[in-house]
Amino acid sequence: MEYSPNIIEKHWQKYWKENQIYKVSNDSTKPKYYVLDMFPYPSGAGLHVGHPMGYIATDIFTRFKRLKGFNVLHPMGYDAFGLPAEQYAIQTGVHPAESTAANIVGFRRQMDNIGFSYDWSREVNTSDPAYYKWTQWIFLQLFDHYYDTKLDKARPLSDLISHFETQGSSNVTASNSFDGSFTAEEWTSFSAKEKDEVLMNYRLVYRKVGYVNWCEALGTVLANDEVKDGVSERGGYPVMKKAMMQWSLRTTAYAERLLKGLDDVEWPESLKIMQRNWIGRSEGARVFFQVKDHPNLAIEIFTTRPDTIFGATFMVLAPEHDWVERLTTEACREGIEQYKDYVQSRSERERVSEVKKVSGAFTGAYAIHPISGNEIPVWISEYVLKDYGTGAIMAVPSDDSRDNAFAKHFKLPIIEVIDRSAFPNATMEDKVGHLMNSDFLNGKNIVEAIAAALDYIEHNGLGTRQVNFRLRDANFSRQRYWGEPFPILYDPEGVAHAVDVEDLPLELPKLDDFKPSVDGKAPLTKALEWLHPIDGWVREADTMPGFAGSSWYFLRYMDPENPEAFASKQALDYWQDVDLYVGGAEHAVGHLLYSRTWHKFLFDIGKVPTPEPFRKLINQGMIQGRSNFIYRANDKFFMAYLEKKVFADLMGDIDYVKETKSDFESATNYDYSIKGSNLVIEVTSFKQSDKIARIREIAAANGKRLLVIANETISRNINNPKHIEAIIRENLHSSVPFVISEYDKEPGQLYVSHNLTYKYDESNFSAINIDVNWLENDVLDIEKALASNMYKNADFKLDPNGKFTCSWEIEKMSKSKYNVVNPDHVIGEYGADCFRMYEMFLGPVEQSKPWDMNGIDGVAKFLRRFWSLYASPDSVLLTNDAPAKPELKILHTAIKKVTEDIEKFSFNTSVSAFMICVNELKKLNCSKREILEPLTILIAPFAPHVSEEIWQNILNNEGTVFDASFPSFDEQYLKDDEIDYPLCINGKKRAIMSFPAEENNANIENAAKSHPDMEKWLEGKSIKKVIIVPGKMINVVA
RNA sequence: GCCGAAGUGGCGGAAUUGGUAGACGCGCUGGACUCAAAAUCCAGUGACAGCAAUGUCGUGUGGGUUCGAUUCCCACCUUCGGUACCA
Repeated sequence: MEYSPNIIEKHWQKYWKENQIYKVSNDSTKPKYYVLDMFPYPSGAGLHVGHPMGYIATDIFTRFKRLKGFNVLHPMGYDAFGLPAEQYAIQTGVHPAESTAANIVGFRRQMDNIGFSYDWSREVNTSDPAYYKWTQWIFLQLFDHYYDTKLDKARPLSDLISHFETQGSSNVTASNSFDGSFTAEEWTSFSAKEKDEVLMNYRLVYRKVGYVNWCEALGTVLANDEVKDGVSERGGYPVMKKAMMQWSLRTTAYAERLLKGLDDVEWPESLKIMQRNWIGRSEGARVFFQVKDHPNLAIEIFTTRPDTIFGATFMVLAPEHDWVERLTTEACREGIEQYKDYVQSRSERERVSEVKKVSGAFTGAYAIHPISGNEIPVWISEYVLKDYGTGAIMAVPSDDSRDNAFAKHFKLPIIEVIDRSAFPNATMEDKVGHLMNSDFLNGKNIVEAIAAALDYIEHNGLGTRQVNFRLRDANFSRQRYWGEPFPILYDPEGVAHAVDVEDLPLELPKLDDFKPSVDGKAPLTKALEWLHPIDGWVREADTMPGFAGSSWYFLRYMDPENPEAFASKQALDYWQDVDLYVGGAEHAVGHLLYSRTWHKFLFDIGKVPTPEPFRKLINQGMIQGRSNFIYRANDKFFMAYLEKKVFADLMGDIDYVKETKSDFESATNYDYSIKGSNLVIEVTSFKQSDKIARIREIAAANGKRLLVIANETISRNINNPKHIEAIIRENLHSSVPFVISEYDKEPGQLYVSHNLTYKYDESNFSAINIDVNWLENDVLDIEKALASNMYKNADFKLDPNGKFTCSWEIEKMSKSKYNVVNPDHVIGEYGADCFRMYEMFLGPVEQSKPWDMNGIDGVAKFLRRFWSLYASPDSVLLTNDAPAKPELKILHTAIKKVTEDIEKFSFNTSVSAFMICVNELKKLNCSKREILEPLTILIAPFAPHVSEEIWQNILNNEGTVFDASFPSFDEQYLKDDEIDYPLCINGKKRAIMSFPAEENNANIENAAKSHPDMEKWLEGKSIKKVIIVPGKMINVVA
């Protein structure tokens, strides 16, 4: 029996499908286990070999858990709303739903090819109205709730309204953005519009002014991704910040719980740190600074260093701060306006990261220092952001590096307030030293001073203690078509009303033109009938962001078809939460924070049973591309070649002069003249006819005969420099005034291999990405290249061994770099089992690594060897003989290693363990059923197809191998009688000594000391002590 | 800039809690089988010196702790991810 992966893999994929082997029930007596992959955006490019790495790992884990007796949920679906489909629609007119559906078909086909154990009956698609109905439903719940900071949970907005009706705004404990107060009577007398405006400051989704990247020239709002260096990526047009009314998600309400919840989940510490830093909890004080000549204005700042308040010599507001307008004096207005124009052109990233660039403008206003009473100037600068803290800071140039740079640049005073003389290496931001120049704080250390300053500030009514978060409320509006429509209607007053839950889903209207409308308004404003369902009323025309649908999809998998709820209580109670979540670290603070927020909200309103969605999480690395390069010869190369290969190697008998040319002359003078002859030579492309004509005139004027050697001639004769020699010799002493060498009418470029670039100056070549699918072991298959459009006329200069070798580099896997490898191709050649195992064999799942086909033959060879234990080409080899002790040891070593490796997600080492196991069994020619049957189950999670084939057709078992149970190892087979100890002298290994496993330390020490070579190793020193680590090593210290 | 991760032979990587650095695989070299090729099998393969035994060096760089450091500590360099509208 031959091992034919392509036949058996298709066969068993069909069998699994027909017998619904991977269908998962919500009703089982087995313990549950939920394994989840971060779901993909179905891009038009399809899956490349990087995508399935995590999926293969979870598939292995899923099958392993199943073999261990769990009811395992392992679903897959599509994050199907997104910008690429919309851009494609704008370019081609193809509706995003259409292109997305087509892309999903492609993804699905590619995934099926790999043999995953997904329960496809649970597939979800965020752009399906039956799905986004529930995204909209959750949005409406958020809209109808506020966050009670005392109970620390979300509560219905109606509770808050009752409170307003009885007590007004006093005693409200809620996350809010409300600025002001009102009584119960005032509340009752408010108009609907006024009430709506107040409530917006409390809802968990609410409207506020946000800033977008506005590109006037393109007439559209751009994603940060589409902006490069302050201009649009497409077209390079200027991009400005533009204020727009936007929906926001009040993530800050959950900041504290998002932080605390991290203690309860099993995530990589680095990821928790990233989330903690992103949330950025800091304790400090809000302090009010009165403004001179503005009795009703007090600038609110937040500081984590109230101890340095005496060092505050100026204030800085964000240029967008509401009060900049009012504070600016006439004399300063022009400067402020100019500066604001400049800031509008700057991205937030640039503003924060370009720390060396100092800029700002003076408003003309002065604030009163709340303690010293000094007047300090109020400036604006881009390094203060509107959404961070209060959008205003007290600047302490002695203890903050950006304030310091600002003060130095604008020659503002600096008062040292921390004496760091006891800590000579301390930097400005280190919290060490004692206070000085600070009135009542003098002499205190920083911790004492912070406490004292806080007390003072509170007692004197200058401000209050406050906990602040770096985390900001998430912008929830997109001026796009391809996203969930908001189920919101505005009445003629502009009051936002929720669409009735019975009317969900609110479907996207059909559109033909997906471009944004005037002023960057969302494309949906063009769907007039949809937009105005009732006279005078208007729908929200923005759509939700990508993270809306992806913030709760893992819940839908539990009960994907339910029309009554996003998932039934029964399903939620059974599956609870995700036990293992695998995905890229690029989602560390985006998706993972948003889904935790949504989940906590759903927990608060009693819809999910757990406060955290993802119990354990593993970050997978990215698969990088491995690009190959060929080198295109440029004009300089042909001259270099002529000098080296023809003049130097073959024509030592003649003298030539290389005409020196300035750049200006290069087009008007020939390259070489030959001494003792009136011949001059020009090397150039025959296509440069103007240039040749000019040089011909010059040569004639100088009384010279001109020989033009076409680049194309050299290119075609690159391995035959004698041909070029012959051309020159033929013309040396003739009388023909002008000769041009023969050339092909349809010449191509000359490309040289990497090896050749060593022999010439690198400026003779440009490196070009070449399709990696045309190479094997970095050797280019010339036939494949010549068969392509791009290289059909190309000349390739081969190495002396007849090969064309390319250089390589690790880059991002992308179409433009021609380094994308499609899993289908790999599977076509090697089979899915081999592909799966090779992806795992490449390295640890958590690490990023380059895709490189060079090692896959080893895995293919392994699978053939594995198969050859069971069957030869003409017969089954299996025997029922009793296994010998060494065979059992080999098997149980593998079981132990593989089990431990799977549990810690170390699949590359388990593949190695399989290789070792098979190599050793092969050496013993072991074909015993008692060894090979457990081995089949052991390898089944990794190579499901070949295992199923062996299980059913060679081992002749009934039913799928995935209903078997995973073998367990027996320690008794693993024990060694003898242990080899390395003998080290001062930590350096010198010899190996063998001892019985149970040997005592004294005997080992004596044996070591009396080693015949000991004297030589000691080099005259005496033994100080001997360290023996039982079972590990012996170290003699001299 | 800030936050996080990674750096070990020609290449991907291994090394359990601080204990034999380079498992396993690719590639390369030599050999067997074959008319030949493919496939398969055997041996070798970190660098340097040496016929060899063996010795010296060696885990991004520089320091430190330790009997012993790829592993722990300090400083730095390079690459990758994120940086709030790519997903």
